[in-house]
Amino acid sequence: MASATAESLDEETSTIADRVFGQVRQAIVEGEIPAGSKLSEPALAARYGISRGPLREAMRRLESTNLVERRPNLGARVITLSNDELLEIYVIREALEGMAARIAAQRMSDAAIADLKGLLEQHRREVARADWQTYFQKEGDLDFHFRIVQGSGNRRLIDILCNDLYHLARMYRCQFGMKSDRAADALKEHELVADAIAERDGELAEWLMRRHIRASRRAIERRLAGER
Amino acid sequence: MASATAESLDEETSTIADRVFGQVRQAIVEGEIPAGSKLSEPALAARYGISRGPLREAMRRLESTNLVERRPNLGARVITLSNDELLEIYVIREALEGMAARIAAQRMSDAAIADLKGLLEQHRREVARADWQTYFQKEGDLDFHFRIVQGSGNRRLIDILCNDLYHLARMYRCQFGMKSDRAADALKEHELVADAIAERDGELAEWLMRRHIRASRRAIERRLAGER
DNA sequence: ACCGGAATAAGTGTCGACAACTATGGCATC
DNA sequence: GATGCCATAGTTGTCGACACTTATTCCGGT
Repeated sequence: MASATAESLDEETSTIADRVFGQVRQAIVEGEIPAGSKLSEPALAARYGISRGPLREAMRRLESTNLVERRPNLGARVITLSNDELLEIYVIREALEGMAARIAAQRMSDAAIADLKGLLEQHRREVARADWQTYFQKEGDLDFHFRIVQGSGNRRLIDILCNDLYHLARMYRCQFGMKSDRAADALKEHELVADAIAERDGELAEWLMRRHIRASRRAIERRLAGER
Repeated sequence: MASATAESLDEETSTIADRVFGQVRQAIVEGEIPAGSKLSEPALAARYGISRGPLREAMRRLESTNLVERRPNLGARVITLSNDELLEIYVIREALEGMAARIAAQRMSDAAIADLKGLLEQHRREVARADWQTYFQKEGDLDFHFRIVQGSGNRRLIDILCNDLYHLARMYRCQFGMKSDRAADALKEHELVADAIAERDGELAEWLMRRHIRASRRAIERRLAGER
């Protein structure tokens, strides 16, 4: 539900390769197929009841989305997201979503902005109900970011974030259950961004969004440092 | 030569699909396969002397890099980069390369910075020799951007820019021969960015890089407006 | 002459089988 | 007992053939 991608793969797509691409991606993201595990073509083909041809096409797409690593004649493995790579993603998100917020402040419709504020209202109630675990774990966070990116109207920007980076972020959350204490802070930062967009202040919206993502990255850095 | 990608596909790669992926990509980028043309699987397979299996895998990769559009049961076509999509790419480059310049100012080695300055020195001589066509047409421009991005050390950032966006930029240049009169301006802007990086001023480097790419985008906007 | 529909052709999607390469295990040798 | 080599099994890479969908063409009807 929260994982609304640009394309709609959820239902029955016309080609098997596309459908199984989405299925394997979901299995990887949700941890059903553990990170770092080898992806045997015969095994996967049998699991999804298809031949190796379409499966290999799906693997090629997974390779392009950087969810699996493939080495010729050796096979494919699910990536193991190292700490550095995770932080790299946040750097890119800071740049890209900052720009998205700037443009969204110019281009988002009043109705979309109202919707966005409604979403934040709902999030505020959830946080107040003290079950703020849901805010992060149910990925309401990504929902917010998703709408801003959509609001930019830049198709390629939407594509990069929604089809690549967000899946990696979700994969990370499913692996290490997000027990962040940043829920309240993050919500407040979201509201600031939304306000800037509502006031059509692109410059401020970008600045706030970048600050927000940087803060998330720092929280992760702290957690990673504390774990060892 | 200027098209040094992250992976080295130029030589003989172990798998056919990877090799023909690079070949078709080059053919598309350089205009050998015209934009908007249909890509028939049997025809391409015959042209490269391979079977349709590996070819389809290559097409899947081309689809992921957004160089071809594919619709189920209908086949694949080379994308036709509309004016809007071209401008969208510059927006993303502004965000991403700005961030790259910021990080490069922190992480680039002194030797790499010296190399960068040497490259600009060479470009200055070319521009002075009045054959400044070469500066843009021979893609010295992309060379500069390429080094900055490399200097960021962010692998995913490098991947997005070098394997997706730069090929699209090159494709655009091959289609509409770049007759820009911005060569001198662009070179000066490049030098300012390099100076900021040499002084390890990340904030300034990002600001200058964004301003530079925005100026390039505006030049294209003007050209597009003047053409109709 | 124009329109609609069926037959045909072309192209995409899928499959099973063969070839090439890599990894694992056993055997002989030092 | 350890090491290097060979055989074997398993996996990946590639191919050709078949099924199904889409486009084209030709024919008959109005």
